[in-house]
Amino acid sequence: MDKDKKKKTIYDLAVLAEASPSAVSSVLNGTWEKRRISKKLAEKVMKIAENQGYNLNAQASLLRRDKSNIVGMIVPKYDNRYFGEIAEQFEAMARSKGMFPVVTCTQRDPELEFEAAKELVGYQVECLISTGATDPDRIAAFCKAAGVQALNLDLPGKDAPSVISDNYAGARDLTSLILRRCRSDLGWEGPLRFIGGRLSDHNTAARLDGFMDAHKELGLKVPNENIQASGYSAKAAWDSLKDFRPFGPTGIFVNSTISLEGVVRWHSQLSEGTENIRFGCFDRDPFGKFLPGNVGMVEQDVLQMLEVLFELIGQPNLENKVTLIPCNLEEF
Amino acid sequence: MDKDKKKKTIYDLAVLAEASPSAVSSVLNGTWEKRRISKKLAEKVMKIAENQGYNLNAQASLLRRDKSNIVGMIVPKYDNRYFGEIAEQFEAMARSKGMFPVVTCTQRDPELEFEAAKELVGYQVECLISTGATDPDRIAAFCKAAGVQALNLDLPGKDAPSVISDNYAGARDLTSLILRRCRSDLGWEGPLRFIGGRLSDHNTAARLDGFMDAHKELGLKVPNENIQASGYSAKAAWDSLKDFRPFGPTGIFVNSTISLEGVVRWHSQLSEGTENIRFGCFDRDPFGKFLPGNVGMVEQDVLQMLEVLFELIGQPNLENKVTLIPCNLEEF
DNA sequence: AATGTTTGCACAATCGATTGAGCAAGGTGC
DNA sequence: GCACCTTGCTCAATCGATTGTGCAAACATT
Repeated sequence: MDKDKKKKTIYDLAVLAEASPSAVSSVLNGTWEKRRISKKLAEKVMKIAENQGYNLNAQASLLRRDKSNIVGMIVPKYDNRYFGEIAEQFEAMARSKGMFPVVTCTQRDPELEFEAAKELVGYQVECLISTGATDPDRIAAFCKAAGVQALNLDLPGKDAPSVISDNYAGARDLTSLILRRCRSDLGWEGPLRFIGGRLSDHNTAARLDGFMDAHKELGLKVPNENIQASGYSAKAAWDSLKDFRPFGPTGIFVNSTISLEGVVRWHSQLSEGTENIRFGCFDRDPFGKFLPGNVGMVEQDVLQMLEVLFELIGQPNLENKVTLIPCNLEEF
Repeated sequence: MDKDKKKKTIYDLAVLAEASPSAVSSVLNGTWEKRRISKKLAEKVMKIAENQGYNLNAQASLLRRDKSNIVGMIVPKYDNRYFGEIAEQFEAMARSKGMFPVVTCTQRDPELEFEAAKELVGYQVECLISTGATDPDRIAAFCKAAGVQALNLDLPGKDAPSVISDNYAGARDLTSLILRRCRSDLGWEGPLRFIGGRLSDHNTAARLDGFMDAHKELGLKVPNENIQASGYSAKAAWDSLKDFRPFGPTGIFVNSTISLEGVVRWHSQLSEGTENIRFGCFDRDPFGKFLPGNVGMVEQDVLQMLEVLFELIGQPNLENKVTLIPCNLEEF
């Protein structure tokens, strides 16, 4: 059975079944009724395949077929629940629709993003989803040249349809919540600080708009130095705050759970006044709720985003428009 | 250039370069010097390939070659930092070694684990790594029949080499720490409760051994009802505790960050006595440090595990032994 | 000039599965 | 008994790249 290490092929099975390779192939890929193979032979072949531990060579099969059913996705990181859930749900949904998902993690590195995209196209993906990509348009252009559908998730692009969260509204609502809680809990009116992210990034820019508008609604001005979108790491957030010793009450809008790690570190190291600080975070983490001072988190609706995304997969001639998915704000 | 949607092949390039497909192939895969193709032709072909946006068809290439350089990994979930880091680091290390990583997430579903493993073998992976798999031996047997190397990570198996954390020592040390802190912070001696995981799971069993031995060292008996390894979800942990209203001081050994979510929820909902509770968790989360009552977390040494793992990849005739990697205990 | 060597490439088989076309045997209708 | 259909398969081309073999031309050697 497994005497020799080589994989069984349909030719091996054909010999054993005393049938032709094409008959074996059609039995194994389920087209045997269409091809008028007798039930008797089909069962014989299937039994032999089972006994021999036959496994389809996907490379050979895909080479010949026109549809691959492979859907590719690139993701920046697995270091937060948001991208983790995206990857997990994407795989589950793809499988439930009979597709084969391939997800690869590109570390927020633009070159790696592009290289990985090329590799996935080489694997004949039918659709390539760029999640949170630095330069989605470069990937979209490459896909277009190769005749592969491109879609953007989380961060939008001009050259492919995009499905993203409504960052503006989510941030505006979160800002309003933090301001309200600052007033009710601390008797303090604002303005808040904005920590984390990068202004060149579409989502951070949209969130900052929401942040500013929520202040405007209350007639509040935000001084420039309150905006500290200095990057995506915990350390960057910590660096932004490390010399800040609040006189009295303070509120902070935290732009990601990674930034939150830095903020909480700063908060926990303050010698005094920690009870006079309120913050909220864009993106959710199950432990966030238990962090002292945290008044709420924005949960992006991953399921809904992916549902919309999967409706686009396989559709020809789509407009390159951006679909906004509302977020859920959880108050603590 | 990209007028028609079809992908360019080496045959298209051959026509444009007025050369043979085999010459084009060897230029593009770097064997042209070995095959005595002139530098002049090589440069011409490379330029044309660039202009035409040529991309290798991996299926065709792999079908013909003997080595695929693909390494596959199955992972249960992306909902915690541990598996997230494993996936991310695995991909990064594989790439740095010139391999192509394919990671797929199997939701702790034994059937899906096996199906995904078969699919990856169908994609001609050279090595398949089962991470935290429910039934690694079934996968190993399948791999063996197909002549594919199998390795286990995080959870051991009998039929393939395994690289796992030293769960026993990690748990023993964590238990000792919690007991020590219960004594110093609360003046209480134990015994602790053990929450989360499943006793049928090797790692939980090993951790429970460590937990028991740490108690034994101090001459402490642990009553059976203190062991509540009732599953891997936050809800299961919460269910274990929800009717528990501690009289006075209490300490808890939490068996995973997912279980910790449930424990913290219970803790935060107690009406009184929360300051008399200490706990520690096997596995690390960056927010764990800031949770009130948390005295320490065990960090599994993902980097070291993967380094050992990568040394095994490609080695023939390995013993099916288990390599234990020490954990790092962080005290808060 | 005859022979040997090197250079530079092309030819054709091959990997394993898929699929349109075709064909022999058996059955049906008149 | 002949024409026609159905059944149940087989044949052979094909997908795109790789690779062992072969061969003509250029060059070198004696």
